[in-house]
Amino acid sequence: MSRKILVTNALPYANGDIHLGHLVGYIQADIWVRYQRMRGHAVHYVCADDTHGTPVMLRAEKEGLTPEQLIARVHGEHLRDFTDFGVAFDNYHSTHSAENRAYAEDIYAKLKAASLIDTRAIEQYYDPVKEMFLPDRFIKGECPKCGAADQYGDNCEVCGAAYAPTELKNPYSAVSGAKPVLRTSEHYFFRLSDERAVAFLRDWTRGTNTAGERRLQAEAANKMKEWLGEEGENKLSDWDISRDAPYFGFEIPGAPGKYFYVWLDAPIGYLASFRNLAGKRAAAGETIAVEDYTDAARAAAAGTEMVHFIGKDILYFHALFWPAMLEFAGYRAPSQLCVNGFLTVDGAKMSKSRGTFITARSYIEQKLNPEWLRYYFAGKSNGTMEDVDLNLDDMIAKVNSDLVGKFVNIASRCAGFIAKRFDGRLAASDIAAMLEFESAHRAGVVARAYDERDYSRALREIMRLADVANQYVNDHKPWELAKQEGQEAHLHEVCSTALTMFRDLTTYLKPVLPALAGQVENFLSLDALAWQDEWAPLPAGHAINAYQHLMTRIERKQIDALLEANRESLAPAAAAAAQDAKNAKAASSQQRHAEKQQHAAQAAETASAHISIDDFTKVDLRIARIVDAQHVEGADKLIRLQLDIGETDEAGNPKPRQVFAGIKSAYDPAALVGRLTVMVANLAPRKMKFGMSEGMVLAASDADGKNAGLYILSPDDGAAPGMRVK
RNA sequence: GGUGAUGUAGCUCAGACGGUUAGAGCGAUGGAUUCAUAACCCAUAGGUCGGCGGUUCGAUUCCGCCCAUCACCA
Repeated sequence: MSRKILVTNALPYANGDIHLGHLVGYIQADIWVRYQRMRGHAVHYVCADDTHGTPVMLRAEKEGLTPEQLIARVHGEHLRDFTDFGVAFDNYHSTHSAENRAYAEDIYAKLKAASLIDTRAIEQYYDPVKEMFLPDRFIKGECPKCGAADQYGDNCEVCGAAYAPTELKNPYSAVSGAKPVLRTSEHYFFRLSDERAVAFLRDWTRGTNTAGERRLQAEAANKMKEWLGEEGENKLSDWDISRDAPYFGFEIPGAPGKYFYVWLDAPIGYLASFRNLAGKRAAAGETIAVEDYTDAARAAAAGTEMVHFIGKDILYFHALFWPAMLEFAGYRAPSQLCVNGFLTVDGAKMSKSRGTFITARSYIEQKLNPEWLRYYFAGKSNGTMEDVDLNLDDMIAKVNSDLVGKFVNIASRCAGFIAKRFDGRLAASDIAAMLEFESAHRAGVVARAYDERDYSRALREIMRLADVANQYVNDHKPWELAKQEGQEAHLHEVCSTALTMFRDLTTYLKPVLPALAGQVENFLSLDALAWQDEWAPLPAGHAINAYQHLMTRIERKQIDALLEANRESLAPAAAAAAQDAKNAKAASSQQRHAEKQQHAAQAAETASAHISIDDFTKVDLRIARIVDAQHVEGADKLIRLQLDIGETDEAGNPKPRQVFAGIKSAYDPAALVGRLTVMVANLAPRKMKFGMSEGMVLAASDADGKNAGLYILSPDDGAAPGMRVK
C-alpha cells in the first residue's frame, strides 16, 4: 500500500549560515524522502526559515535593515545552500508568512478554548535605554557563584553554574550596556502541566504510529521519560509562550503588545510551508488535500503520516510542546520524530580556528563534490541519536575506495568494450551470475535499512554487492576474451551482465547520490531508476551512451584548502565573530544546533588572542612547595594542597595557602608532598564546598582531550618557595 | 552534582538472546593482473571486545563499581 507522508526538516534560524553541522539532518531526511519516492510512496517534503524573535530583530537593526529585509536575504542563502547539496524540498517557506500567522492564531484560539492558556505576571529584566525586555542571553554580569565577569544570564561558562538572570551581580544589558531594571509584565502560558497534557504525552512518547514504528527512537523515548517523570509524577511546568513588544513576530490576538514567542510559531511553520505548497500546486492544477495531513480526524481516516527530522538539541520542543499543542488544538500529532546527533569534525567540536566550522557555501565554493559529503554522512548514519563524526581522512578514503575504486570502476571497466566492439548495444545478461543480486533484491536488506534510516547498513550491503560485481569481472577477464577468437558473444555477455549489476548498484545508491545516479541513467539510457517490483536485467539489444567518467577522487589538498578557507585568525576579528555566534545562540532556536557545541572551543579561542605584557604581569605566579596533600572527602577530582610560598603569619610562622586542585585522576597525594611546583598566588579566593581555595596550581593537559593525562609543573633545581615566575 | 549514551583490530564501524578459531571495509605486508582516473582480484598480519570485581560450568556479551568521551538537567 502506498504511504502518504508529510516530511519536514527542522527550520534553520534566519540569522546565520548553513554549515556542515546543519547538513547532517537535512541530508538524512532527503535520503529518506528520495528512497520512499523510489518505492512509489507519496511524499511531501517541506521546510522553511525560522524568522522570528529578538536575535533577528537586533541583527537586522545592526545591519541597518528591516527584519523583513534580513530574512528575505537569508532565505535566499539558505535555500541555495540546501539546493546545492541536493536537499530537494518541495517547498521552502518562511515562518513570517500569512499561512503561519493563520495557523498560529487558530492553534492558539483552540488551546484557549480548551482552557489550556493561562496568564500570569512575571518579573524580568528590562532595558530602560532600549525600552525592551531582555531575554536571558542578552543580560550579562558577574557569575553569582564564581564571580567571573561577563557571563550570560542563564549560566556561567567559567564554572558551569546555572542560575536566573536576576541572580547575576552587576548585571548589564548586552544590547545597550545599560543597567537593567526589574519590571513586571503579563505573560501567556500554555498549560503543559495540565493532567490531560501529561497523560497524552506519556502515551504519545511511548507509543507506535500507524506504520507500526516507534514514534521516538529508544534513546529519545528514554530522555522523555526523564523529562516526564515517573508514573503519577508531574515534572512538567507551563510554557511561557508570549513576549512583550518590541518583538519581531506575530501579535497575539486580543492581547495588544504581546507577541507569540518564536518557539511557538517555529514548528507551526511546517504546516504553513505545506499549506503554501498546496497553494502553489493548486495554481498548477494539482490538488493536495492539506487537511488529510493536518486535521486529527481526517488524517486518521486518510492514513497519512507526518514525520519530523530534527537535531537532538530541539527534541524538547518537538516531543513535548509541539505534539501537545497539536493534539489539544485538534490537529494531528506527529507520526514520528527522527532525531539526529551533533556533528564533530575529526573527533572534536567544530572550531573556527582549526577551520572545521565549515559552511555549506565554502564547501561549494571550494569546488568539492556535495555527493562526497552525502555519501560519507550516509555511511555514518544509523538511525540513532548518536553524534556523527566527520573524520576527514576517513572521508577521503571511503569516498575514493568505495565510490571511485569500486562502484564507478565497474562501469568504467566494461563500457569501453560495449562501445568499441558492440556498437553500444547490450547482450542478454548471464542470469546465473546474477544470483547474488537477484536474491539481494528479494531479501530487501538495502530497502529495510533505508526504511529504518540505517543508511550505514544499507551502504555496507551495497558495497558488498559492488565487491561481488568486481569479482565477477575479474573472474571472467573481458580483456582476455577480447583477444580471443570466437569469444565475442561471451565478452558481450560478461560486460552486459556487469552493467546490469552496475544498474542495480546505482539504483540502491540513488537516494544518497541523486546527481551521480542521474548521470548513470543518462549513460545507460534509462528512465528514472526506481525500486523494481520484480527484478529484471537490462534487456538484450538495449543501446547505451558513451561512458564519461562519473566521479573524481578527493585529494587531501582540497580538504586542506577547505579548512584554510574556513579558518579564522585569532585576531580581534575572531573574537568578534565568536561574539556574533554567541549572540546568535541567544536565539534559543534550531540555529543553536551546532553552535552550542562551539561553546567551549570559542571561549578558549577568544582567550587565545594576544595579550600585552601588562596583562601577563597581572598574574602573580610563584614557586610553591607542596607541604601537604590530602584526598577530599566527597570530591571526585579534587586534592587539598597546602602550598608554602614563603608567606608567614603575624607571629612569623609559615602560613601555607590552601588550594584545591583537580588533579586526583593523575596524582596520588602522598607522592606530591615535598614537590616544588608553580601556583597562581593572586587568584581571587574562592569558596568551595570543601573550604576556601586560595589560588591554583598549574597543570598541563591535552586541550583536545584526545590524550588523557594531567601534568603539574616542576621548576629546575635552585628555585625556592615564594620566587616569582615571570 | 544527577540522568542517559558511547568505549570492539592503525582508521571507520558491524556483531554477540552468554558457549567451539570475535567480523567487514579501509590502511599495512606479500602475491597476481593490466579491462579500468595504480583502480580490481587473491592471501597474510593485526584485537587480554575501556579497567576492576561479581553472577555462571563458561562473559567481550548479564550485574556492580571505576575511568574516558559526549549530551541533557528547559
